[in-house]
Amino acid sequence: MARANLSPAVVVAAAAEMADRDGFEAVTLSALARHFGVQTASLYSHVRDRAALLAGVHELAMAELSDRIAMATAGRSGRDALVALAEAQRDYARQSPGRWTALQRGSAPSPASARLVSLTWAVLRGYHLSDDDLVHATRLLGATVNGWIALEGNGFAHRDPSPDVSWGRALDALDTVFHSWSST
Amino acid sequence: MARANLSPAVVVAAAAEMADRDGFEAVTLSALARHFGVQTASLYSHVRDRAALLAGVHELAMAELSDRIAMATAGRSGRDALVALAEAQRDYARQSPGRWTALQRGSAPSPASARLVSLTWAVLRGYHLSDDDLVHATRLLGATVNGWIALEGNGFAHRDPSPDVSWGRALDALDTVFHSWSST
DNA sequence: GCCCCAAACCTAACACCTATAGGTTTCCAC
DNA sequence: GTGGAAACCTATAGGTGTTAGGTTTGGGGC
Repeated sequence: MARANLSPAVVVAAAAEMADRDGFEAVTLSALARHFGVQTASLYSHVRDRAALLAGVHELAMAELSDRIAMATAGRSGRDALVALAEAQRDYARQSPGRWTALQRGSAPSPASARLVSLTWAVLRGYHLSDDDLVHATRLLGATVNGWIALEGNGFAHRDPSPDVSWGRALDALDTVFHSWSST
Repeated sequence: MARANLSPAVVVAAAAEMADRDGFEAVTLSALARHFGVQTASLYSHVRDRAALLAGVHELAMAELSDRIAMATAGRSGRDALVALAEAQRDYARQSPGRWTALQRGSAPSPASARLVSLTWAVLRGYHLSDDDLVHATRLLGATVNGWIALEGNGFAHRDPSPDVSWGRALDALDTVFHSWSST
């Protein structure tokens, strides 16, 4: 029984790849075991249980996403930063649908999720919001972007105008709202 | 073997109740069979497979929700109608979390989902939007409300200001945006 | 190289799930 | 009472997650 040289990180990474390739629901301990050529029970040396595996995928995805957002928003402010933040999330969801679903299904606090909140606050900094309005804005922005991505994933009815245009209008709307909330 | 007097509607209704009581993931054909005191295989006389069962729950929930929204928005216009539409959905999600999850997980077109779109359009009628903007607004409203409910379900960080206040501010923002898009 | 030990693997078993095929029972119409 | 369809059951197959205990591997110390 040669060793497959597994580790928690290797198992979680493979689960994330599998989620994107085969869909979130296809990620099972059994499927991963087949992928690595070991018995299902062997994976318990590396992950406590299925929930811990999925939490690992969530954490990996959150780290990747916050990196993506940091890159996209660096050097931008105001509306440009807002658009970059939103686009980064939409792009990530499209390119990594399985990882995105893992993010939606889990909610563990992590350094990366705190980082995401900080990045959001940084983007909103350009609007000079009061402390309270900053929280309102963070919630509204998160809700709108996440809700959009979820609805879009289900496929907006295929009608004009194109969802890309609607998306642009939605972001413009958010920009306008945050400006109107500005305390300066 | 006395008959349990099952029918597709009875099975789907029990699944919906079970989803709200025990959680969406707890709804299995096995669990339903135990609930009715029959063997699991017997349920296949009434539902084609698990997916069809969950589609039934989705359809039932969509019908209930659109009824709720119709009642809540009747006789209201403008901002009041908008708030009523949004509140009806948020209330429904809170009172019937399992049903709500069934709605998020499925996307089958049905008479009730078409009705929901019509109700949304009726609510937005008060804003006198162009045809294109009506679609943009429908998408933005759906995304914001659904995204909010999803994030709230995961539990906004427990901090001031309260999520209820943020919710009110979010609806105000939507109202303002739709007014600004008005073609009259 | 040998020995020891911990970790990584396997086997066996169990409980649970979905779904099919074929058999049995119930109920209703005639 | 009879016939037939539908509702039920049994048996089975294939799949999932998990635990307990056994076996093998690899690395460190001597």
